[in-house]
Parts: sequence; structure tokens; C-alpha cells
Amino acid sequence: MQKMEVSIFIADDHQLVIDGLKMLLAQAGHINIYGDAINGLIAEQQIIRLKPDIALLDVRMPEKDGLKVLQSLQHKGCTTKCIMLSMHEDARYIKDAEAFGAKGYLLKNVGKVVLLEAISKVMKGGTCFHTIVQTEKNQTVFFTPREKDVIGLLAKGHSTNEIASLLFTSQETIKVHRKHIREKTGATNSVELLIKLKELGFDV
Amino acid sequence: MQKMEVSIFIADDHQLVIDGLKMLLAQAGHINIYGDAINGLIAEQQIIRLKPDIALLDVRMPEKDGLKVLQSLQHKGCTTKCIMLSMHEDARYIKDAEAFGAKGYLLKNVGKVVLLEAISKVMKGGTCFHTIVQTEKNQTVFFTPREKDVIGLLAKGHSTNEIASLLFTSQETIKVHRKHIREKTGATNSVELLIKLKELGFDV
DNA sequence: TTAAATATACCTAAAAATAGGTAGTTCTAT
DNA sequence: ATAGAACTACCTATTTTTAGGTATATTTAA
Repeated sequence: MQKMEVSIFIADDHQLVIDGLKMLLAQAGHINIYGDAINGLIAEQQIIRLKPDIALLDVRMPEKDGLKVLQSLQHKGCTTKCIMLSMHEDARYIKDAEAFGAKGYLLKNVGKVVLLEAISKVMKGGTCFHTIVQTEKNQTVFFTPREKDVIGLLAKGHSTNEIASLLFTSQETIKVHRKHIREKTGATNSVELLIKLKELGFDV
Repeated sequence: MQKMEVSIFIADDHQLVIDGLKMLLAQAGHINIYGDAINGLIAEQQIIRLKPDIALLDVRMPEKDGLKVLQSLQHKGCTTKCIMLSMHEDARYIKDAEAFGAKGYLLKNVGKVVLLEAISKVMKGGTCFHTIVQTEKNQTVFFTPREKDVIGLLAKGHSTNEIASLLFTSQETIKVHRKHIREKTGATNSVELLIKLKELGFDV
């Protein structure tokens, strides 16, 4: 099945982040980068001019922050769907972003899979706010029950093999769970994963 | 160079631990197991009868605990050198053990290398009390300065490769440090390692 | 001033983790 | 009822870690 073509604009104050996102999105094949900007004012002008399907807006940006850009775009009747990107520290703005009409809110430590999924959902008319922050506040689960089981055992120092035995399933299954967990957090190894979970207030 | 022949007696209330130690010591080649016991009373009698070079005494044992066995042996003029084995929870007895004439005191989570080294040291007339517990109390370093550097970076989620870059040395060197750290703690992976360090009061 | 400890670096080999994919079943909620 | 989520399981492939060894220069301590 051919994936829907998507046009995207990227706004982030770090050129490196922009370049990384471009690479990542380009590899998906069905995504066209309409442009990018390293400050909010330019981003807003360009988004209005280029009318991309989706804009990835960093919350923290010079000149005009992501939330203000979002508001301006909404006021001006721009139909571009905005997905906010934020650091942990900015996670508190998630409610505002939703109120201002954002279609998604992702922490920057999410993996490729989560971002592409979010884009896909938003293109289909949905939203994607399933950040870890939400998990602390409400019942929107970021990790599935099984993933939480695996995280609990990982945090005790168990190997994939051991976890599989303890949960009466195959190593292959646990590998997949571990992969999903890493993708959701953006961690590339287990120690990093546990650090991120701890930072985000998980009891592991 | 041929290693000195050593005769050893093992006392531990868990048969599994005895069997594990036997396997481990047997593999060293130069160690003869003179016997074993799963309680303190039998251990004491057998040690007096068999006169092994070294006795590995579990601190916690039924009938008569390791420290009492140690005291009895000393009172009776037994020349067997005693190395105490203890759980984390028993680590507080280290001072007593030393006062009672023990030649060593090891936590049970130390690796093969540490145990064999301890036996070697004790056979040469030395002592081996370099458990992690000591590190908390005095300046006897369990980890070398460089190992502490590596632990610090490991705990931040860095890979061997990254640590090597950060410490301006080769991956091979960091591999060796990591190996030694694992051996000293008895951990088989990094998450387990960090758990053990945390349990033992290290700020990592 | 030897011996021991530390840090360095290389070797082999196996096991585990990482990273990507597909795909079937079951459960749940629209 | 159908879609989506969750769980399961298998595939390939690469990278990293683990686990053992040796060896050498330097520093530290007895």
C-alpha cells in the first residue's frame, strides 16, 4: 500500500535538529520537506506562504516561540496542521498547545517511529499527544501494560532471556517490547533508557 | 610459574553456593577442596580435623554463625586462615571479623577473580578485606580512579565507544576497565552493575 | 629497589543488544 | 463489524557487550 504524500515544514532553533529531522523524514520516502526555519517569525511567514500539510514547531525558538507561532497561524486561518516538538523542560506547555489548536505534542527524545506515526495520525485527521508527560497526569498510557512489565524487570538488571522466562514468553517477543520501549523514549541502550524514565518520574 | 597448591574448606548454609564455589575453585587447578559443611558446628569440627590452609566461612549459618566459628577456631589455636563470606546485609560485621583474626572478608557478590586473588593474597601471608563496604568507611579503594571515571560515564548511559572518546583513550582500554568493574561487583551487565553500586551507597 | 597496582592495548570468541522488517492472533472500542 | 492496539513470533543484520587471555610501561608502596 502506497503511503500518503505529505509536505512538511520544520522550525527549530538548532540547525542540527533540523538537519537530523530532514534526514529522518527524507528516508521515509513519502515526505517532502517544503522548508525550514531557525526562528519563529520566519517560520510563520514561510508556513503561511508555503502551506505545507504539517509543520513541526519547536516550542522554544528565538524571535517568536512555537506556541505563539501556533496561535498566529490559527488566527490567520492557516490550515497547516501543527505538531509541537519540545524538550522535557517545556513539557508543561502541552495543555496550552492543545488548547491553541496543535494536532500533536512530542518530546524531542521520541524515536523515529513515534514521529512518523504521529505524522501519519495527524494526516489522517487525528492527533498525537501521547508523550510521557501525559502518563504522569492522566491515564493515556505511553507504555502498554506488557511494556511496563518488561521495564520493571529490565530495571532490576535482568537480561532479555531472563525476562522472557519470567514472563513466560519467547525471547523474540521481549526483544520487540524492548525495541518499542527504546523507540518511545529515544534511548539507545538500557542504562540510558532507565535514566530517561527516572528523569520523567517513573518508578523503576 | 606454577601456582602454590592450596587446600580449602567451604562452609555455607546453601548447598548451591557450596557447589558453585567448588566448581569455581576446582577450575583454578591449584586448589584442593578438603571438604564442606552446611552449618557452623560441623564446619568447625571438620576444619579442626582436616586442617585446610584456608576456610571460606559464611557469616550467616545455622547452629553456629561464621564469626563464632572463627572465634572458636582461634581459641583452639587452629592455624587455618579464615576468609569470611557475607551478604550485603552482613557487611557490618567486617570489623568484628578482622578483630577475631579473619584473614579476609568478602561480599558474596564479588567475582571469581576477586575470590582467587584473595585466596592468593591470604596464602602469601596477607589479608584481603577490600570489599565495597570499606570504601564507604575508609580510603581503601575498591575501584581505581580510572575505574571510577568509567563508572561515572557508564552511569550516564554512555557506551564503551563514547567513554573512550571522553577519556581520550582506546575502546580496548575501556573494555578492560568495564570487565574489571564487573568482576569486582559480580554484575553481568551494566544495569545490574549500577543497581549494585547504588545498593552499596555509591553516588553514580 | 623490588613487588604490586594501575593504566594501557591487543587478541579471540561467544552472547546479548540494537535496529530494521513482516505478520498473525486476540482484545477492545467505535 | 471493523479498525486499531497489544501481544505474540519470526526474519536478517550489525553493533555492542561480555568473558577470557596476554603483555607492557608507568606509577606507587613496602
